[in-house]
Amino acid sequence: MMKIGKMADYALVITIRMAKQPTLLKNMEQLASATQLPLATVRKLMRLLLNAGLVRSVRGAKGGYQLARLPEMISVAQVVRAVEGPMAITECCDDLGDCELSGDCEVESHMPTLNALLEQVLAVVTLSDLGQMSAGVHHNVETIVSRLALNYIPQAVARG
Amino acid sequence: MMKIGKMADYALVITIRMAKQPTLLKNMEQLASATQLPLATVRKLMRLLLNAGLVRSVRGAKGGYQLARLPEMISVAQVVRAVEGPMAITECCDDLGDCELSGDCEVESHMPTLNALLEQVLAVVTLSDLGQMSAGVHHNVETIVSRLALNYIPQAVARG
DNA sequence: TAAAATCAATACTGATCTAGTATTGATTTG
DNA sequence: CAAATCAATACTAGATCAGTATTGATTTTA
Repeated sequence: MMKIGKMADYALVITIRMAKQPTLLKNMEQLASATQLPLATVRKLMRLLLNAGLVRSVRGAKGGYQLARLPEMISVAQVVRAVEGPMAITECCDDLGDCELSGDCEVESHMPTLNALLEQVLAVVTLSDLGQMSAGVHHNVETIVSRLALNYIPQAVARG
Repeated sequence: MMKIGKMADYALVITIRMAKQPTLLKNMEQLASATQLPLATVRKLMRLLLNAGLVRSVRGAKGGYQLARLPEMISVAQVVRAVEGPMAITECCDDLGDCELSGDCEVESHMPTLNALLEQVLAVVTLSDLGQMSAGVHHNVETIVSRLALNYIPQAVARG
């Protein structure tokens, strides 16, 4: 349940790869072979990442791509949003909001809240987090939860 | 980004509706008209919810459906899982795991962690939460975050 | 016991979405 | 000017998904 599209997944693979050597300029072929993704797919994704301002490009011979910020300053939410647009777990969270039930629907007001919650979670996980997570899953989740807590229940964490 | 399928959305609409009168037995036609959903769709969903043990059914005339537990004891994660199967934000989180990159992939070990995190979030939000959320989004998110914190950083919350 | 009401299960279809591809154009370097 | 590289658009085939139709099983009630 609740999938992220393959393209967004690939975008994470690419950006995490770039995060390993943030200063290096890599062209599309290098990125494609490093990630085992089709060149055409990489092309499409780099444009989206560029438009979102997450990577910088240098044109011409010897050109290539680079992360626009440090990996710690790029969230999973930003990468996924760059590829898939604004987060909307259901139609009624979408700006277009062409759900016929509108007005009559009883969850109308609730889903956006759930949406905001999930978005917050993805917003506090960065590329460098993803690059490091591996061993104790529980420990990692704990780290992220404390960040959320810092944002939402400061008094509790300040004492902890 | 990150959508929940319409069917899962509908399942939430239905169960939240049922949660309003947990003791009442409702037949499919009543559920369909109450939620404005097509009868055939409701049929399909009720079977899934039944198989998952989230609702109880009474056959024959005067039969119908009822939540199997109190709304506070049914999480959003359970409802969505009943309709869409195990949560897997990307293919590599799936049990089938037929991602060709396996072994070579650098995010392989990270995505399941992210997956687990999001699953935890949906697991602490219940039907009665959704039924009440509405006004201050920030306040609601705060409530959920404290529950997460309770599970993962007990010492911080115990003092808060 | 027969008929009506209701849930149970399966199979089918049409539309939408999405991944993936091909092609052509623009910019920079040397 | 030629080679390398990024930029942008348009197209296609396949998969997924919502939605529908149909037939069968079970219980009540008159």
